[in-house]
Amino acid sequence: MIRVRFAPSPTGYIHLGNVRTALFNYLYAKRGGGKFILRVEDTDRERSKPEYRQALMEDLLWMGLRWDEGPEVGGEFGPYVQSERLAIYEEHIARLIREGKAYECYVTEQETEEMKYLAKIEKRPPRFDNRGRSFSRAEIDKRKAAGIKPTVRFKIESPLLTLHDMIRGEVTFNLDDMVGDFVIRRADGMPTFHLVVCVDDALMKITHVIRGEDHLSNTPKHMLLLGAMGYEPPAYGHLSLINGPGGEPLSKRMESISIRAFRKAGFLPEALCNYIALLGWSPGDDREILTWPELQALFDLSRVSRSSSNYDPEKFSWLNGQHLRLLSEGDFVRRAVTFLKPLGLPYPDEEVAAILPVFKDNVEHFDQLPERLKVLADEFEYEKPELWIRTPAAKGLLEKASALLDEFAAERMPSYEKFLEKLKPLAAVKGKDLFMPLRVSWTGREHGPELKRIFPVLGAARLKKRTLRALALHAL
RNA sequence: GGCGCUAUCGUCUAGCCUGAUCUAGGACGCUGCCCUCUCAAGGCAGAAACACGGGUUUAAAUCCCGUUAGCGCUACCA
Repeated sequence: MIRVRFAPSPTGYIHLGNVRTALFNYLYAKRGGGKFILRVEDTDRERSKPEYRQALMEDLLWMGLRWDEGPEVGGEFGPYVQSERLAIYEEHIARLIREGKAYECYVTEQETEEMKYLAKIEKRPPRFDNRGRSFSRAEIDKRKAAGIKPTVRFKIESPLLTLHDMIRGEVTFNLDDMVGDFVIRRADGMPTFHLVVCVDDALMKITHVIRGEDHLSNTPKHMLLLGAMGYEPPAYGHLSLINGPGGEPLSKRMESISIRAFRKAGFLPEALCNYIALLGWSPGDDREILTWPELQALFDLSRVSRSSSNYDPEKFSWLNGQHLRLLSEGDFVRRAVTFLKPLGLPYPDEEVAAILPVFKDNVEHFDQLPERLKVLADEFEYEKPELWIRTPAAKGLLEKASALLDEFAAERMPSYEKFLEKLKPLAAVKGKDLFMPLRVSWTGREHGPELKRIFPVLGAARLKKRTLRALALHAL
């Protein structure tokens, strides 16, 4: 049974990069009939915030990534929030110390900082020299008396390691080139990421760890730690990182790439999933517009790319538009209304619902809707009235149109074609000179949706009013 | 600095493992044309890439080595 996990730290709103890791885990698990587990890594007391934890769950749910085990839903191997698992970690740390695989280290943070600084100016690798391992009893007592609280460090005994990465293949490390004994419990008593991630992956019976490439170099530490605790390491797969449009690394501080921002801008979650999946994965053929079921059926870790990619807002916007086209008219209206509701626009619901289908095939995201919905407003400024309305020809045309509209007043969905059929013989103008005065007097703008489509929705009575309003310009 | 990962159009990518089918395919964006009352949308066309240098081979985008560049790790962040 495949068990994967997504383990974010609640130190900010989750973004594209985080959620792609979550998506790939989810897809990998679901294809193999496995379980997707959510675990909250909040061992960083300073930066973790409960509101971020809440937000992260909301965002994940909005994306359609439901976890089988985790906060809220529970599960066999809980709790799933690390700050509630401190006793478990403490037990493991105590055992490692008892077995001589870790030790209390009385070297202060300031001392290690100095060591690093010295190494830097002497151009040596800034690696902890494990001095705390061999402190004498007297030295330790002296430091204790001085009020120094120890960290706990894990002893690196066998530094040569080979990792069989699911995405990158074989990667070998020599930890001696990289780090010294590393901290698994801070002086304040909190366990570190390296410790908790190993304990939890083992206890939660995680079989496959799919995470960002930023953890690739940490993996040998984790394999060692797992081994020391008597656990079998999971299979690892390291995903390349996503960068911003200019190639800059993504950061939790970048508002524009947070899932919340996309939600607010009116993007579709299935489009986001589709786009994000394409960043570092492809189905192997030319298909790009993939529905959620297609994604689930097609996803395959072996087709995941090893090189990093840049987020391209334009392509995402385009793809979202494609997903909008895929929606049925009813779904489009429902979802658009859900988006529009909180905005409190001053139009009656029925009118909004009636006009919305007009825009379905030519917007890319819901954010563009409020602007388009302005056709529902009866009061507006005219664009270039001197050109399209305040001319003798336009005056004649609009007067004819106004009179003609009365004939359609009784119809619920009047036909624009029939209207034109009757207007054309009466009009002295054609082409642009015919349509633009109508367009501008009815909507105020030179550009906008097809008149054919707005005509039946707005209705003859209302258009008559707008026509008269335009005609009134001549009286001024 | 050390260690690791990566390298195909501006961007996302297919092709690489299993060398010849690559005159390198698709998509976004860009340009032009068509459709059209306008703007979009849509359709068609075009410009645009194998980072560099060495090997191996009859043959290299594809295999090997090196260089360069980008990124990651090198924390009492995760």
